[in-house]
Amino acid sequence: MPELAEVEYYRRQWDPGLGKRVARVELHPDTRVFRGVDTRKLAAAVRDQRFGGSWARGKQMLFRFGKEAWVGLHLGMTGNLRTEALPFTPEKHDHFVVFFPKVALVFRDARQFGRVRFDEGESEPEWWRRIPASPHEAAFTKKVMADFLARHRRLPIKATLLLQTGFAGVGNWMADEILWQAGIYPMRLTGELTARETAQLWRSTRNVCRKALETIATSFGDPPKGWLFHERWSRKGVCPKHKRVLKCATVGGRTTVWCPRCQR
DNA sequence: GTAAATGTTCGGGC
DNA sequence: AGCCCGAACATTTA
Repeated sequence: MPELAEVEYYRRQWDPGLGKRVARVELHPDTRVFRGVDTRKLAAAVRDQRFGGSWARGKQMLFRFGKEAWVGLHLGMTGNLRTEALPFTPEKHDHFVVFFPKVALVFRDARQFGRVRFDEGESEPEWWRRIPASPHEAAFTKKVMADFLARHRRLPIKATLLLQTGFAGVGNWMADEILWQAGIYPMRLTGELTARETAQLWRSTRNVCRKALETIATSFGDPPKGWLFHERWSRKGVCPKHKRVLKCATVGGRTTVWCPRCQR
């Protein structure tokens, strides 16, 4: 489920624990979400610490406990975060639960494509610092985007939009939305976009990211009326502009929906 | 029973 | 070395 705006929404779902002291941690150590992590160390480092802050960058989240415990979360395909009142008993897919005196913060992920990271140190972990600016931020300039496109000239543009090293936070539905709003055919090779299309792509990318954050990040509301979003889930969807039946195919390994009239 | 699902990561080929 | 593709990961839902 989670792309840029949904990730920001879920990050906020743990806010009720901010400033409070952790009582204990419950986790499922043998699940895939903890790959590469020493879960005993993680649980011990977080226990008794104060939940000091949280951040989101692209599809990654970072949570700080005490002075030097950092927990990173990625929601994968099916992850989500929520707060539960006590008493609370974790269910089958609640792989990571942080208990406070009155609430529990829960990370659930049925498919386990998500991931929990753990780092210790005074400053933010290295992997976090390497995440590039998301399209809604000022640092995502047209030049930054164009330079990134130039490094992936043989990829279909749809696949390029999915690369987190250049479009941090953009996922499958956002990529389709961006290309539809920009009027660009998803199979077009990245290196074949004209200067005009590149400029339009940049505008649409920023627009989709910003509007998605406005509508989804605080209330999990629907994206604006008239967006492809509302049509792309059902086979039988039509273009919001003139009702042509949408096309559907696999591009860059993912289901891709587009309007054959608007996007060539 | 089968296919598909809002995401990464790895290995192999070029 | 860098780029690109396809398979793999684990589970639920249509």
